[in-house]
Amino acid sequence: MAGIREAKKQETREAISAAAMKLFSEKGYEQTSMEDIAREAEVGKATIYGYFKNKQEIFIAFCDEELDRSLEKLQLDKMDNKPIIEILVGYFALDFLFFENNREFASYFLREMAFPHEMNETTREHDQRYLEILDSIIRHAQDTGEIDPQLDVFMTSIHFFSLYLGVLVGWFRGFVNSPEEFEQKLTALFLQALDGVRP
Amino acid sequence: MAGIREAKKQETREAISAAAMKLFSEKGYEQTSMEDIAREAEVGKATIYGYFKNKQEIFIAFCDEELDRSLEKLQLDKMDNKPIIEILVGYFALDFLFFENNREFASYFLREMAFPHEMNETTREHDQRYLEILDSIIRHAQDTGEIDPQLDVFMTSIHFFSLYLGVLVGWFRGFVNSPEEFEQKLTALFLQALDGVRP
DNA sequence: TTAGAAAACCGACCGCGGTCGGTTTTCTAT
DNA sequence: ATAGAAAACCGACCGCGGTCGGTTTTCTAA
Repeated sequence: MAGIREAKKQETREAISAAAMKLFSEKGYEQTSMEDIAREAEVGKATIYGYFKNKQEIFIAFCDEELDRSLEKLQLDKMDNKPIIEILVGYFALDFLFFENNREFASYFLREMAFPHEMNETTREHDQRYLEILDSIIRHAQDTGEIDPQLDVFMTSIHFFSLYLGVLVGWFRGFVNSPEEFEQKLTALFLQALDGVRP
Repeated sequence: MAGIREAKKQETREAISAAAMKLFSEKGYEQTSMEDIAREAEVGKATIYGYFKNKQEIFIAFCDEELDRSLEKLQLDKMDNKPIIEILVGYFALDFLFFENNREFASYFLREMAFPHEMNETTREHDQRYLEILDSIIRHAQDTGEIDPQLDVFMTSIHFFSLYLGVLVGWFRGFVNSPEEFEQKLTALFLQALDGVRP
């Protein structure tokens, strides 16, 4: 049982993926046609659809990988005894880095992730991954006494995540123009969230 | 100077708009083709592009109108001496109502508004309108002493707006399933924002 | 009233994403 | 070794959004 089939399958998938990324990076998402990808991958156009549901999914898969790679850097030094605000900002800054480096892609990716036409497994996994990490950060801060232990962890996660989302929206608007400004704005909002906005 | 031209122009625009809305409502956005719209409006397909830049814009125009109509209800009784949280929730609830009633449309609209591929005039106007109202609400709350007058008004507006956005995202996820739940979740987050999340 | 400019209009066409039906390659069981 | 089932593969094709070039309608000014 050599598994020629499995091997070729993997190879083809890899070829398609690689071709897509090469072309997306070179010419942008819109300017790359499925036929372009097929040609570059030396594969029939219809073959691609045996591996990916549609054009967008090829691209989402790429973003996912990149983000995973980005976020691997975190994890370990997370539970430092840094103040929560630094942990949170560091976390989101890492996420943001990818968007900053791939401006054109960011809007496609965020659109699909924030307002999916339908909830599929990929999106749900994404949610899960985000929320787990936020969850653990919030719990940790509750342990160290930085955040009220009475508060619902989920709602608090959502709170900080929403602020991140808001800054991203601002970034698209041009209200935020550099990683520094991003961190600064995010920090300001997080401080508001921590201390409240009452007098 | 009868202005036959102007009159016909207006008429045609109206016909296209009406046809589009009728069909969008009946068959959904994706299922309505430009040719369908042209036929319904008794107009050549290419004519549509003299009035709207593309399919999406026809639809955005419709959403804008609807939202305007929705928000007109507000304005007047805004400066009541209700607590700020009620004013804010009331404001966003009105906005949300449209999305709730037009679930399929909401994702298209929000995608374009939150993460536009390019900033055009329409989007900027939209931003403006939102921010002006929020701005005035926040200022009012600063006057009544509900919100710290030291705080930057813009950043505080963004804060509340972000939380609204977060709940909308949750709605798409199925974490929020009714107007009641929407108001409840939004209120919870706003309370966190007002009081802070520290112990 | 009329020439000709400008605006509005339109059907034929293009390129793209995605599918269909059929062919080739690999696996499996005898 | 081989039949035939299953999986992988593919070019031709479809429907759609959007554009092009040319035609018709309206306006303007002499």
